[in-house]
Order: sequence, then structure tokens, then C-alpha cells
Amino acid sequence: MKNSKTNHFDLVYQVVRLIPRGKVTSYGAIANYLGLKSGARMVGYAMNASHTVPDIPAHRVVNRNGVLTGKHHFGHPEEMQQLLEAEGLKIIQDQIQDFKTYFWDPNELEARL
DNA sequence: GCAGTGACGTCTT
DNA sequence: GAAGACGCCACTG
Repeated sequence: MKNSKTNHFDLVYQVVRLIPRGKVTSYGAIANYLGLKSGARMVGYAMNASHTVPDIPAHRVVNRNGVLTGKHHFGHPEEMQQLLEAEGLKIIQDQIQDFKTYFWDPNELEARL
């Protein structure tokens, strides 16, 4: 399979696209959902390449602490915070307030289905 | 081909 | 409880 290399990336994009509006998830959650034990970094790397694919709400993906670590990777760091606030989230000092409240886990979605 | 780096997370001290 | 170090895999230089 020539696409075996980018297979993980595609999986990450699929999960990120499934994130409902007003919710956020963490790299570890996606990695865990995909079965990538220590793939947290891989997920982050995949997100770095997310610019290669549209419709990727990367602003809904934050680290385990709910901090907008990758905000600087957007066209403008402010954009990530603005987008999250536009979805009803509260962000203070690049940190999501009540992160656990807005936290969304892909496993939960699959469980509901 | 080797070494360094990276949108993180978990373990150990 | 907090801080530091290590590990994982993939990409770039």
C-alpha cells in the first residue's frame, strides 16, 4: 500500500472532523482512539500537516492541559482563540476554561452510535 | 545514512 | 504536589 505511510494522518483528520462544534479534544484522546499509545506526538505531527487538508478544525484540538499549544501554527495565533470563543468556549491566557466540561472523546461518540 | 527536532504524554525523582 | 527527564514515530536538514 503506497498510502500506508499517510494512513495514520488520514485517521487523525477523520477524528478531528468528527469533533462537534463547541467541543474540544486532546491529542492523547485521538491517539488512544486510533490505538497510538505514545502517538500523542504523531497526532500532533499529523495536525501539523492538517493544512494539507481543508475542513480540519485543528483549533478544537489542544493538549492534555487544555492549552492552545498549536495556536502559533495557525495563520494568526489569535484565530485559534477566536474560533474557540466563537463556539462558546472560554479561553484565558491561551488556556481553555472548564476544559473537562468541553472535552469530547471520540470513543464517546462511537459509544453513542 | 545519521542526527536533530516536534501541535505530547507518562513515568520517575 | 511539582518539576524534570525519557520515550514514541515521522519528517527535515
